[in-house]
Amino acid sequence: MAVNCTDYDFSIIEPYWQKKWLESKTFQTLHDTSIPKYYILDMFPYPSGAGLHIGHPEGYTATDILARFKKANGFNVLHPMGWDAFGLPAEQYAIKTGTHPAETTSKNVENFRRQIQRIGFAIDWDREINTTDPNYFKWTQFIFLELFKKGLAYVDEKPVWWCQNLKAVLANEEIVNGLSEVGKHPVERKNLRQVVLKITKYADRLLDGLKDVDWPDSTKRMQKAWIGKSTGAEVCFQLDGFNDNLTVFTTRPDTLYGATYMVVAPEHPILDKIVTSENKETVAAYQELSKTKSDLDRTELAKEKTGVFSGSFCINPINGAKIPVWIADYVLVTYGTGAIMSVPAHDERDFEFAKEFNLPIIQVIEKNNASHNGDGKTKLPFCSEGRMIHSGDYTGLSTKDCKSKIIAHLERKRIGKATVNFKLRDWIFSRQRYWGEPIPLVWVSKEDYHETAAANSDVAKALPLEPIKSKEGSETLYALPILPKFLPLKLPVTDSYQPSGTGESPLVNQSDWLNIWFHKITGETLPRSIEKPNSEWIEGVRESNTMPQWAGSCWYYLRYMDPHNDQEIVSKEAEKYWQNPDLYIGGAEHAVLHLLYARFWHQVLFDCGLVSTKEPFTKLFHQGIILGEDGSKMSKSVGNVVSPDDIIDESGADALRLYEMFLGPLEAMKPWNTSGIEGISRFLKRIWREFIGEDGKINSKIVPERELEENIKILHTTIQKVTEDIEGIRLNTAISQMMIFMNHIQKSRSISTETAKVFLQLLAPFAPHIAEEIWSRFGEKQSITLKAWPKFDPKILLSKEMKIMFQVNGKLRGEANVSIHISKEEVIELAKSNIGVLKFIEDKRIVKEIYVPGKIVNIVAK
RNA sequence: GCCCGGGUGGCGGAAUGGUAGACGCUGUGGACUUAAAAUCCAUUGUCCUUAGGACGUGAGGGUUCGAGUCCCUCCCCGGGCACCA
Repeated sequence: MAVNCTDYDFSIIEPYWQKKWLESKTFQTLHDTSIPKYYILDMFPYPSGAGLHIGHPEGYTATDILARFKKANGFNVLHPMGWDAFGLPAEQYAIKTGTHPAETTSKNVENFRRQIQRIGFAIDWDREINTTDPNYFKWTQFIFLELFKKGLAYVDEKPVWWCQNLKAVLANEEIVNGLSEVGKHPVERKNLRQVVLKITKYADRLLDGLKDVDWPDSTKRMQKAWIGKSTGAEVCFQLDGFNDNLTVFTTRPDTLYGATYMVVAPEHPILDKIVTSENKETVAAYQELSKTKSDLDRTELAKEKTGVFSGSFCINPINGAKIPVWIADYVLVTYGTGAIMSVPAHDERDFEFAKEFNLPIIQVIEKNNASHNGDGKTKLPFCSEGRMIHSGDYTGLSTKDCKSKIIAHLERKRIGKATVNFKLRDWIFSRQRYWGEPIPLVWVSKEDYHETAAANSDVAKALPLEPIKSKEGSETLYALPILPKFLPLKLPVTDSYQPSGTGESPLVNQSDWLNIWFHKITGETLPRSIEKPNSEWIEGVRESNTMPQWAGSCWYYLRYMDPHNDQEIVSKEAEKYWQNPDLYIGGAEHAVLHLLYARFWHQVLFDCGLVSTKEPFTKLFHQGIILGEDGSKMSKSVGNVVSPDDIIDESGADALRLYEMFLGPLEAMKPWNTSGIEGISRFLKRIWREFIGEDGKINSKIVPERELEENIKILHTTIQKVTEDIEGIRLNTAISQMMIFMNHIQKSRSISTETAKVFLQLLAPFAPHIAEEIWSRFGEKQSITLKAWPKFDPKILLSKEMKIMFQVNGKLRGEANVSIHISKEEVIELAKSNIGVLKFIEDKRIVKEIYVPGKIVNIVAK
């Protein structure tokens, strides 16, 4: 049944069909695994209080078009939606107003769902997920326990942003221009206790896996750079007068003869030992200085090299040279060994430093084609490949050969070895926040831990090989897991979300929740406020940190496959059938973190046997940002934000969908233009008028007769173009083609019912409401989305004639319609007799005649 | 600084090395109307007075019968990285 308006009244048509689809579960994903599957996923949104932004429906519309298209092509489509709902804003709002974040979150989710449903997406809402739902985060916690068991979690002091005035740890986004966003207070890097995940253990696999995924090159490159693998060697330098070595990492062991001094990071532990007494003061002052340097200082003042001398020396293992050990903050303690051998002749930074402090520079490489006649001198620093000089036995070798020979030599002498280093750091997984998944760990004493671990129990089986320890003041505590069967571990209900003031989570103040009795065999827990039942219960303190927002989004694509399963994260059957998303669309801003973390978890889950695929996202596409009408980024403060609700009120959801796709290529960054939507509205109204008469019934122009030949041809061209453009995600040009079709059909005196209905099918993924409405007025009882996608007939697309352009010297001078069977000689003769062409070849000698079949004739004349 | 992506009418954009500017917006003229809206028709890169022609895809070179498209140099815009040895 259709609605009964005679005009194109989207305000009646659209809600009607949205309700109908929802009620008849039109877009319910089937459980039939005999049908080929298509899983298409959007990066799920954070349901902010501001509501949907015009950028959200861009990606969602694109996936919706693909989803509807695939459904029409016989696939069992999974196109879900959910909420990444833990996170800072709800917590900040709670601190200000006392409203529980869960309340804020559910209100925002309601609003987001309402707004998304107004756009008419083909989403199976029975599969909606929410990361803050205990039935969801139970499994987030479960996965954490798998990481724990595999020894991939540990506790360590890690630098985080700390604000002394707010007495709180801040996230990057809470810091604006080096000051806290709230109150504009100074912030500093401070080492605080953190739960960390060993993503670095997967560095090589995360790198290798990129070979197998169909992702934008730029994103692969970014991940590659982030992982930052570099191969080189570790070399031991004997410290002169000490029994210790200073080990450095270098990618250029070939330049060993050119090492003229050493540099260690200010935080390097060896300094306590090797700084000579007369240098102690200066070194200490320098260490203090670099501590207070924020990242901002480090980058902005970057090029100015600073450093101090330690007073000690190293022996270069290759030539016995005695070289000084310096301290400088251009060497990072977190990378490699925190120390380098400095080769100023062949490294830009070392060169600058050597210039600054007048240290010797020894050239050991020259350009391959360097002339020995004086003027072909190699300009220093010279950082590329070449031929070795001043390098003892290695002189004359290529840098490449020299590299492997020196490494072999060092390995033989046991003073060095080939190694690999990564830029990737372990992942700080804890947040000192309330509104996140509690980390399901309990901290107990060493004695209790060992007793627990020694038993033959479920708890003991869930432990890692090496205990996870945490230093708490003078005491070292050991981590026990909350067993999966006791999950979810929910947040305690409270009305205080204020930071603890100590840099710990607000949860440290929830003593009832925090302090527990832990049963060392069964893993059960009881609040410590009750009396200890018996000796099998041990004293425990819950981990008070919560998980970062990334946690919930690391595996949500798996949950959609089987969202109500309370036994497993996803059933084996569902996982085997759905595998992973066939297409994943989301912003390029997640190119590194989300996509890297999710890949890491997926690889761990693969190792656990919980998923069968090696990579979570085989095909990835980034939609571009939609800018404000002024060409700048949409923001509240600029006041150029466009709300989808307003557009739908004025022009309808179909117009919004079409216009967002018509704006330009999906991947491009493009400005919004409110007047541009007029063209789309006209297009929709024109469709309505062509298809629906003034009485609201199918237009009398549409007749159940054989189609006119010229209409058949444009129809098949359109089927082909739209089909291929959807497959290639070129949705803007697909819409152009549909407009061309309508412009043509409008001039035709009649249209066959068949043509009209096929066009509606092509339109349906883009503008589903109007298509469904007109479809039903044709008397169709079933949804248009259930109708098989039309096929084009290549035979119809073949013409008897073709248009050939005539050029003289590459310039267009004429054209002609010719038979497709015309010979080269005939067409060239035709060209030469063309009036336009004739004028330009008359007094000239023809040098060359080119015919590109079906396209062009070019006469070259002098 | 390094690594990417991009630069086409007044605007958004379209063009497997072969008709540059599809499609849409805007503007202009016209039809319908008492009038307006809506709709429809024509026109809309620049220059030359027109027929017709010249020029034209950030700038300059090059390859080619032919370049928006390929190569080199440079300029501008956007994104990423930021002393990673």
